Amino acid sequence: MDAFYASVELLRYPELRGRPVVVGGGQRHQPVLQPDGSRRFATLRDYAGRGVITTATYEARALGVHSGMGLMKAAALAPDAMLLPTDFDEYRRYSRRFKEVVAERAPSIENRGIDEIYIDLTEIPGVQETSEADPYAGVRDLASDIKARVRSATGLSCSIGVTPNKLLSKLCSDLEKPDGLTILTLADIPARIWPLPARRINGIGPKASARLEALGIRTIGDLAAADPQGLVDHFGSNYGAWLYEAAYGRDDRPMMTFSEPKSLSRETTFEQDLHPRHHREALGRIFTRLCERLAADLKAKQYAAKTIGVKLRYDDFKIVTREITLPAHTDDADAIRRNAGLCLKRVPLDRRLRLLGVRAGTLCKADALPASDDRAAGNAPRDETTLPLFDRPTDTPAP
DNA sequence: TCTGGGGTCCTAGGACCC
DNA sequence: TCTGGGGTCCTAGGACCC
Repeated sequence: MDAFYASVELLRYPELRGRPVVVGGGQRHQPVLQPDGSRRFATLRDYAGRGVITTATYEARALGVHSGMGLMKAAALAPDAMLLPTDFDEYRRYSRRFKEVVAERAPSIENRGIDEIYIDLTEIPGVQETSEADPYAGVRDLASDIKARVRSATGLSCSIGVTPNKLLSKLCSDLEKPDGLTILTLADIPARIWPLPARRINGIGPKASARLEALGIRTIGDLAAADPQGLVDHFGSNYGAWLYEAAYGRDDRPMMTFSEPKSLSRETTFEQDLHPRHHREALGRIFTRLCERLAADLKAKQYAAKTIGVKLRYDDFKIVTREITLPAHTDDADAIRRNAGLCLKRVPLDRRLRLLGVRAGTLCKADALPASDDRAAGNAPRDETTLPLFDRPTDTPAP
């Protein structure tokens, strides 16, 4: 989907269409209805805090702001850009809607988050049809139809890349954004893919692209021309070999139409850095709240976790994590808080904290658990919750 | 003007087991 | 006298993605 969050907001506030708009940064900046019926919006100039841009309209991007950028920094570049708070519930509704209409034409769908999917078009009737003028007439019509359905169901535009595999489709869906439709075969790779920066490949991030650059490898073509053994020497056998294959557009990953979550987490960045001793009470409240929300998430999704972990970001941005594996799965807020507390005790608490997070890992579906599993990890009745960790009532036989 | 929140996957060392 | 080979689980950190 094109500039998804911002585009959804423009459906609500059409008067902002054509203007630079960014979405991000907490709930403090709700538009206010004026006596004359118009709405008053916050601008980036008004913003103070630690938020980042989650999505910027193309008009805002033209001013140099982009997702991930701190709002304070963005305000320096585009002080008059409109600022809207994020509304994930609304974006999830639109996400569901666009995926539903795609599924009407092409049921094999792999989710890639709220605003992206892979679609397998291989088996769709008519997809192989050709015409004199266009050898890809069949698939072009199909992709156009999918775009039209998405637009009519949601009012939103999307961009599609039609290629032999997921790697190339992800790359190509970006080539003609917004509202793009790009069809590409392996034969097109030298002309259309090799001139692109290596960084455009999904899986080559800031670190890898900087290291490639240091080796004189800037474009995907440079990567394709590189010595594969040299790549393996520099990046390891796995990643090095993958880099080389990716440069030729080779990718045999299958569609994953279903997947179980591996972990759930909750984290928060404080408005001001908090010191573990000086702000002990505030941190304790935040910590408990995170554990409660995580437990609620687990219950809502009907999962239980066997590992509980914490994440801290210090004022210098260094991150530490600690985790503990439980004797049995749990979705209980008290048990999560207790075990996360044990993790915290293993972390240096000598400087201010910027972020605190709690994570539940090694998940399993709650209904797949043996009934006894509930108990041991701490989902105990109230009168047992004061027992020391991992302790059990004396009448319970040890395993 | 310091940089969100929610995820996945990979690596690597150590414990422990057969 | 100097020490196997393979497997799994646990933990911490880091790169990357949406």
